[in-house]
Amino acid sequence: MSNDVGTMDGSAEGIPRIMRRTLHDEVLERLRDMIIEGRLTPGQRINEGVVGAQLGVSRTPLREAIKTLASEGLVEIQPAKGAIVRRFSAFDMKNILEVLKTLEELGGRMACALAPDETIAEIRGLHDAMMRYYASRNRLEYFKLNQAIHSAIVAASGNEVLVEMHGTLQARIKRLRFIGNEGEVKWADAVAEHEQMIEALERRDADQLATVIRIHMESTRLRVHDVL
Amino acid sequence: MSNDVGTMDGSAEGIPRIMRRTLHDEVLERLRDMIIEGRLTPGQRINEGVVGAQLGVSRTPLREAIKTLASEGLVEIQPAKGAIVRRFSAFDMKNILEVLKTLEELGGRMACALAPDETIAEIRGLHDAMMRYYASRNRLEYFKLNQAIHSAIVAASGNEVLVEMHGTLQARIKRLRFIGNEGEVKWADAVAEHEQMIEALERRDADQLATVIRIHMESTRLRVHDVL
DNA sequence: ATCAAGTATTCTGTATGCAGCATAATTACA
DNA sequence: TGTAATTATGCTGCATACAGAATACTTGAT
Repeated sequence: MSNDVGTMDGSAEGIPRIMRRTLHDEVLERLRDMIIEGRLTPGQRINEGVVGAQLGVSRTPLREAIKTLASEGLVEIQPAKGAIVRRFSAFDMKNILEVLKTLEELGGRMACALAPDETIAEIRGLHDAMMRYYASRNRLEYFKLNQAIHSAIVAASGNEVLVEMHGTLQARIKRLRFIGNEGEVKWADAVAEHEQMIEALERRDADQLATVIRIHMESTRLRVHDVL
Repeated sequence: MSNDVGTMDGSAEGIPRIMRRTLHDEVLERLRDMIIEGRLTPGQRINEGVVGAQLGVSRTPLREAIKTLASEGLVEIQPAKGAIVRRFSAFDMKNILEVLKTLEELGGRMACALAPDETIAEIRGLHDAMMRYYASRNRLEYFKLNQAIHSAIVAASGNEVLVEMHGTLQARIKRLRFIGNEGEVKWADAVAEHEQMIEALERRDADQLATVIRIHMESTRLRVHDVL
């Protein structure tokens, strides 16, 4: 009565059933990637004909995906003119990071309070893997794990809504964050902060973790600031 | 360079230019209202043909609007089956209010710190108007102003991103909140809490405001809980 | 009478077509 | 030669058409 999804479908424990994927879902992911990878640059117009042809899809599912992207704040729709990839100002960045900071702080505190040891161990695993990529200066893989760790901490809170909100905001600044981490010194700083985060989490020291996250987000803002 | 919107358009100070409205925008609002007003109940399937006919619109803009609603979390899309109005469990409510609490707390603190006196006065105006509706037991208008006050406080933070996130979450529980406020006692409690909020805001007592908001959100959770 | 299989119908997902707006191109004129 | 007006092109917004899936219905057998 509460939710009939998942009651009578044949999916056993943990085994995800074959997800029927629609075109607009597929397109949505591709577009997100294109924006994050910089193949669609801020301010650039998304020509439905062109992009549709590139992806081998008609305009209909493409338009639906664009609507979703607009709702996520990654693109801006100007009626009768088209959709353009959203450009974020320094002010926007500040606002986003302010909220992101608050959300991660909440996530971190909750994770300290009620995440199972196993989950924390997994996050430590991600961190160690990330450090190996740092040692070999593999920026792309480092970056991916970096994002994954932040997401994992928030996910460890057990609050799906928090995860969702955090995810959309993180997506907005993903690209800038990637660019912003260039430079050896900045990178080293970020790594040091991450080290502290993991340690606080393992000690389940919520206040300490929150503090480190605050610092980390603030320095992220500075790292990203000159990239605009 | 930051944002070219608003630089060369012919809109004078404060005078909003004629907004071209697209059908899917219009439909989007209407659907939101239908959900909040309970004309579309949780679990109910949205038949594109039927609803499209009701609104006098073809399926295309309707589908686009539904995609946006799904992104906002008000609707769930099951491929090849259709969209259903999302049903929130008590656990969902808890999660939503947890995040909402955090966001409003942040908004409140920022508002105390940097909202102009004038803005705070306007919020006081909303509050007083709300109290008049309470005195005359006009539940609908009371409710609208209640929501408006929460939004206004967050808006007074000056953080657009915060406003946006708050808005989407608020939309999810709008209906439940409306139903939950039935009963004289609960209502009186909510009013008392609001009174304290306004006073704290006027004193720019950020800590106090945050505390009251925490309490208010917690009692909101209780008020809403039995409605499921 | 109950259940299974097969058929029919309804609805979603996607493609295409058309009208209207926005912008680019072209021409006329100073 | 520069600018204004006009035409032309391109693209978006919306509607419709079609194919495939899901559900409802019917029929037959046990």
